[in-house]
This record gives sequence, structure tokens and C-alpha cells, in this order.
Amino acid sequence: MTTIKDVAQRAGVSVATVSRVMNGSNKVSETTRQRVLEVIEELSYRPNLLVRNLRKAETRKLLIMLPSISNQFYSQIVRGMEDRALLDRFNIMVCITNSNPETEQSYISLLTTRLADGIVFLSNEMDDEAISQIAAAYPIVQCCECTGAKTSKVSIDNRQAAYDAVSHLISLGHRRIAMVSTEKKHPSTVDREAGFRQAMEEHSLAVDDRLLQYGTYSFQTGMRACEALLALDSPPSAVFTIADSIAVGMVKQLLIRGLRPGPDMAVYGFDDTSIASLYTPSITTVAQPRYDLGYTAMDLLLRKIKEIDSPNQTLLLPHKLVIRESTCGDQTDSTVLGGRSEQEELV
Amino acid sequence: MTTIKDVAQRAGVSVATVSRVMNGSNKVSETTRQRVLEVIEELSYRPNLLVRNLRKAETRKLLIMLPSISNQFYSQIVRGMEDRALLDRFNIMVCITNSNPETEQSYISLLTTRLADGIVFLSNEMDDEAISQIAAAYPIVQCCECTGAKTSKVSIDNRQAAYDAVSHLISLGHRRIAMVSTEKKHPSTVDREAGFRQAMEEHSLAVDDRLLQYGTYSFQTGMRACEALLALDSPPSAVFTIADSIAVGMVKQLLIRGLRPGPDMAVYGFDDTSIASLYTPSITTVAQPRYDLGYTAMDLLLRKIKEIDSPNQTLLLPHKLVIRESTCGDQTDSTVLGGRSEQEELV
DNA sequence: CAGCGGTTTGTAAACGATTACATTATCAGT
DNA sequence: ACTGATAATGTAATCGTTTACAAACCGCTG
Repeated sequence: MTTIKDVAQRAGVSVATVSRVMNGSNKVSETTRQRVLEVIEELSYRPNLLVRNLRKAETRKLLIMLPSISNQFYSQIVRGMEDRALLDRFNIMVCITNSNPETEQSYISLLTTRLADGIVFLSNEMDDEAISQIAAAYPIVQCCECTGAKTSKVSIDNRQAAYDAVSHLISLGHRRIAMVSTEKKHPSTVDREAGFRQAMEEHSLAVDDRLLQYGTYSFQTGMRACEALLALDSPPSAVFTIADSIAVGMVKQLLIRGLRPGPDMAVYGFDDTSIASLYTPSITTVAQPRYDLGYTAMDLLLRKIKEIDSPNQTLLLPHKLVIRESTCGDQTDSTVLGGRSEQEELV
Repeated sequence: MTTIKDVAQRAGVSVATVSRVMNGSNKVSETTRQRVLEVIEELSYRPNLLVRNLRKAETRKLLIMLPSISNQFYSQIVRGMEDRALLDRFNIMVCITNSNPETEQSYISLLTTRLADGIVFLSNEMDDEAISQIAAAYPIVQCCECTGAKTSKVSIDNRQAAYDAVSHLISLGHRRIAMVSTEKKHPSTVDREAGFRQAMEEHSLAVDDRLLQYGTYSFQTGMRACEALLALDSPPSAVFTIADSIAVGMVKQLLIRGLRPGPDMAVYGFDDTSIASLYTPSITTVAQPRYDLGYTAMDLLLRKIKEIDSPNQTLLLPHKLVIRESTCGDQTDSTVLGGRSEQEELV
């Protein structure tokens, strides 16, 4: 490997001069600058950034922790983060934890061992105590899944969003409303369940335990829940699910059973991932301002990097209901109703 | 920041001893080991890995270059890579290029500046010449999108796969077969188009230029292509698309027009992403051994890391046709036919 | 108790850059 | 020709580890 010394020697200057050329210092004559640049080109010299990072005590690398890469939901968020990070000349790298605590820990140690300058969690496995402790010394932000840890955070108001969705179903005349959620209680899950209950209670509707189904974020969960609900003596007329993937499963199972999603059973999704608008029938859902969530989270992280002792902030961004066919009372043809989500290529 | 010196001082030993404890060298007495460990805990000391990486001239970090995070297709591939990398105690980090040459370049420089030990490209923007040059000095592997660059590579035989798919359509009795592809010619695109043509020619079927539609990987492309094809004097009875996302658009548009995907027009997807099995009707497609592709690619990369001068290899893994409803001749009900793809959670 | 082998520990060079400070070159003004 | 200011360049310390080599220590043996 060629080092700065090799370049200096070959160009007949000192390493300091080469370093100055590399860093664009103005205290180098045009003649030597050219010579050095030539030699750099000639030897195809690339500085060892480990050393530079060491000397400058910064890496300009930020980590984004995703539980999984296969979730459509994250792409716009990550794009927002990236755009914001680039403004301050930071690079981002995505770490996939698979919701595995050890994997998560191994990526966190990149931060504490100075291989990265900050982390945004899109979900985390560690407990609040541990996260808070790390956040006290290193820049950390939570996005979308915000626990009780002492960090800066950004998300939507999940409780309110669920409340709005369920209230909407009620306003359509539904009285027996089911909920399909996950066994694993993410912060967003807890809030969405709370919003569901609040809406039901405020409209004096009973929450029948048999109408509560639990599983994972998979469409299989939606299909199974659909079966279970249809098997009841008096099935619900509407279902609120906490994720589009579950809603898709519900809808598919209804179709398999020859039932019409919407008229026969209304289905509400959550997140407005591309499949919700793509599916036939299209699926009513709650949209989050994903790009903004990411952009804002990154903004908070950069603030923390500039000043680790800056106070923690909690920001809530506005959500939106996207009404589509799956909550349509009368479905005479399969024309796509409004609520087309922002154009997003499915590459 | 506490350094190894602080620990040494506090524990009353030399930095060498602390380093030995950190690295699990056996030449430390149990007594001092314990004392040092206590101090490390007490000061919550974390070594600066920039230095360690510098001394050891390795980072044990591998980069995976994705054009986009929103593609379902990549998740299993990445998992395969990760599993293989972990066996050799390497961490992986995902870099999203957005198909932007500058972004790609900025991540590649992480390799040449010794911040990472190797790269797997799931697609690349640089030209073959540039890639070959880098690959001569640094470990690089191409996966799924293999150009003419001098690197090790893994993919399926895209030409053969397309050939098989189109031959299958022909065996079902179709004679007028359209193709929907992308403007941008990725290596896989070129091969799939070639396979399409080969199958048509070998069965003495004319390739009507009006039956060739081009766009992006988006479902909008599928919808538009569907419109264009239906507007023809004699529309095709089957369509081969080079991506599931396009096929979904086709199917959706057929449904909107009140036509039956399958009986009225057969639709073939490619890649077997989760949406293909999820959609109603489910979509016939070509499945790639995604996990294995990733695992194998990483295996080749690790080989290159061990020995940069090891010869480049090109591996082709077997594909599979997954027959579903969208190529079904008579569709009496919406029962899901075989070809359920490997269970994959949609999180 | 000198000498020996083995274990444990310490000293200091090295990794490859950045940068404060020192030195040298350049040149205008007298 | 000399001075002093300014620009260009060089020297060497430094970042925080790892590790080769040297030194100290310990218990035994003869």
C-alpha cells in the first residue's frame, strides 16, 4: 500500500506538504501542488482514512438501525435521513439488526468504539435503561418507535392516528369492529391499540375480546385472523389492523372466501406502504409523513452531534387518513378511488 | 474520552498489559487480569477501534451496495450474505446508492481508504473499466447484476430463465406474446430480453415490435403497457414481464378493465417477490434462489479477501418457474394454486 | 546461592496521517 | 547589500493502540 511517505519521497517534498495538498490548504505553491497531484495520480495514492478519522476524532459516518430490510415502509424514511445527512457532509450506513439484541449490540459498539458518529434507531431491542445510558454519552435518536428511553425522538401520534382511523370506521356506521395487532408490543403497537380502545369507548361501543386478534406483522396473520373472525357467531363488519401487511392478508382471505372487502367487511391498514394502493381492491390506511420523519430524525441527530448536551426533544408529525376501496360501502366496480399515495417506484 | 493509558495508570500496570487483557492474550496472570477488567468496567473504557483497525490493517466490515432499499427482492439476498459473513466474523453494512454514480463512488472510496475490507455490488453504475481496475486491487464481487467487469460474480442464468418462462407460455398455447421490459438495460434485462427472443424464434413465432413495451421497474409501467397492448388491433394473449412489479401493474390494469388475468391475458412476472404470491390473483413468476445467491456471493468475497490474487469465478445458480393464477387458462374460482413461495414475513 | 527456564510485565517502536512550530526562501523597500 | 515581512516548506510531536523485544520475577536445581 502506498502511503503519504511514498508520495512525499517521489515528489521530493515533505509529508506535510503532501498532506496540505490533500486537504486543500492554500499554503502550497501552484508548482508543487501540481507535482504532488501528479505523483498521487501516478501512484494512485489513497489516504488511509482510519488515521485521518483518528486525528480528527470524527468519522462523518452515521448509522441507521433497521430491524429488517424487507419493509417497504422504511425506504422513504431512509431517503429523508440521507438527504438531511448529506447537507452536513455525513455518510449514512444501514445496519440490519433482524431484531436480534446481539446484532444490535454489535452495531452499537461501532458507535462507542468511534467507528461512527451517531445512530438513529427505527426500532430497538435494548431496554430503556441501557439506551438512556448510551444516549448520555453518544448521539442517539429514536424514529417511529419511541420508547421511554432518554433520547430525542420523532414519530407520529400513533394513539391519535388509530383513534382517527377507528372513529372514521364508526362514522361509516360500523359498530362491531375488530382489531388485529401483534403479540410483540412495540411502542407504536401499544399506542395504536390504545387509540382503538379510546375510540370505541368514546362512542360507547363494547370491545369484545373475541374481536381482538394477535400475531406478527405478516400477511399470514391477516389471513388467519380473518378466518378466526369469520368463524364467530356474529363476525365484525369492520377490522382495524395495525399494519398494511396484515390488512393485505385480511383482504386476500376475504377474496378467497368470495367476500367483498369493503361492503362485506371493511378493512383498515396502517402505514400506507405501496402495496396498500397497489392491491385490488386498494386498501384504506393511515399514512405517515415518512420522508419528513426521516429528515427530522436526522436533524435531531446532527444537533446532538454538534452538542451532545443539548436537551432531548420529542417531535410528533401529522398523520393522514387515506381512504380507499377496502372501506367502501358499496363497490359497484373496481375503479380506483382517490387516495393515490405519493408516487413511489417499486424497484 | 478514557484511553488505554487511563486504564493502565488506574490499574497500576502498563498499557501493554491492558492491551493483552483486551485481546485475550494468555500471558496475563489471573490477578492482574481481574484488576484490569475491574478498572475497564469502572471507567467504562471502550477501545478506539480506528487505531486497532489501523494496526491490524483490517476493519472486518463489508459493504453491500444496493441501488434501492425499497425492493423486496433484496432482503433474502442480504440475509444470505450476512449469514456467510458472520461465519468469518465480518460485519456487513448496507449502502444505498439510489443508482447515483457519485453516491456509489463515495461508498467505494470507503474501500480504497481502508474503512472497509470488501464490497458486494447488487448493481453498479460505474463502467466495466473502472470496476475492473478497482477489483484488481480490492476485493469486489458482483451479485445478480453481472457486467463484463473483471470480478467474481454470481447470478442465475437470466437468458435461460426467460427462455424457460416464455417457452412455458408457448406450451400453454399462446402465440402472440408481448414483453414488457425496462428502458435502462441492466445486464439481467439484456439477458432476459435475449431469452424471450430466443424462445420466440425457436418456436418460429414472430416478435412483433408493437408487442414490445419499455419503461421502468414500476407498476405504473405495467399499467401503461397494459393499456397500450389492449389498444392494439390484435392484443397479445400473454405477456412476459421482466419484473414482478411490472406484472402487478399489468394485472391491476386488467382488473380495472374488467378482464381476467390468466384467461383473458396471461401474465408472467420475474423474481418471485412476496407481492407475486400475495396478489389476487397470484402471479406466475421466475424464482431466484435469493438466499443462496447472497450466501455464495459473500463466499466469493471472503475468498478474495483471503487472497486478492485468487482467480475470478463466475457462478450460475438454478432458477425455478413458479406457476400461479395469472397464467391459468380457466379460472373458475380464486383458490390459490400451488407455487406458494418460501414463507417470508412481510415486516 | 548462582544459574536456569518459564511466566509475567514493561518499554518503546510502529501504524499513517495531521498540524503546531521552526526554518528557509522570496522579495520589496531602503 | 541589508532588513523585515510574507509565503512556502520542513521537522517532529501527536493521536491510541498493538506487539516485538527486553527485563524482571519466581521457584527450582545442583
